[in-house]
Amino acid sequence: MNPIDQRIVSCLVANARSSYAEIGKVVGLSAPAVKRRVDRLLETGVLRGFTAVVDPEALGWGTEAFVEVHCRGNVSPARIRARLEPLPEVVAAYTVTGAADAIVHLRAADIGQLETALERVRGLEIVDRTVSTVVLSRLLERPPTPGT
Amino acid sequence: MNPIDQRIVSCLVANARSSYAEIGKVVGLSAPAVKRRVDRLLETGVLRGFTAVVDPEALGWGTEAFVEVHCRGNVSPARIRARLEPLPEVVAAYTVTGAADAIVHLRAADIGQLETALERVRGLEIVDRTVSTVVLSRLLERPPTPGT
DNA sequence: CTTGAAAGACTAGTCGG
DNA sequence: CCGACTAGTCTTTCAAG
Repeated sequence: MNPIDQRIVSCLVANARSSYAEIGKVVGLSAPAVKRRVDRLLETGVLRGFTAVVDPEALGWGTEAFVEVHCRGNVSPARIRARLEPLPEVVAAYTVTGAADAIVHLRAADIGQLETALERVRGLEIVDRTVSTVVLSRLLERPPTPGT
Repeated sequence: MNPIDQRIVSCLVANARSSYAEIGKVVGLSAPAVKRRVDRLLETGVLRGFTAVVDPEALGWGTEAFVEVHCRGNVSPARIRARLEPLPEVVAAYTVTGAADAIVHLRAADIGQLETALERVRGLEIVDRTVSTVVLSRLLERPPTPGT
């Protein structure tokens, strides 16, 4: 993982469909050299994969919320993960410091579907209570800006 | 935006570097037909682009936090966005319901850098006070699962 | 890492339902 | 309007230097 790898990763974050030759022109390498490095970055797990960025609004997933989850007693992170993973509305989940045990990021089509998802979260046997915060507008959302 | 488009988007979310021919085999279209639909999805904004998914740990961005931002008086979302946008540690930001005006998602190399970023957020003239929640572990993080 | 070559993919143009 | 087909060009990918 040297500076050249970092620049390759930056290129791919900016556009995952750019060709190896294009990346090579930016970083000063030939296309096969770039490919070998990308393959290695995928094998070592630095690059997890390539995905399309979709507009949630356009797909009818315009409503989201952050939910603080407070668990009953002591529950391991692995168990929380196992219970949340089957819910498709769960976009992300984190264990955190503070009063709550976890923060869950939910995304749904509308308020109604969000409520349904929330009820499913609240219905999990490990969950004691939840505190929800509904998102009014997405101000900012950007790729994890690597390398800089 | 019909069921075929949704399946194409699903394919690209799963792997943004798959070829049009591969996608075509899945959805039952020829490669040029798939390309035309992808071009249209890009033009209409349903697809915003293609990006690489990087492991934040591997790049030395292992520490993150969610920060509730409470503003002084009434501040427009646009102004909040304008102040947060220059900070590279800000991965995402949302205006929300509840007591806080916004939730800011920060990502940094370590606790020290996170503290520096937090101080920069707290130093903004629009910010009254903040409530931070540090992430202990990422339980789950997945693409927005379109189409389903 | 680079070069070179063969296989395959991209994409514009054209035609048919 | 949307999809299939074809042909030229570019990309990928392997091997050898």
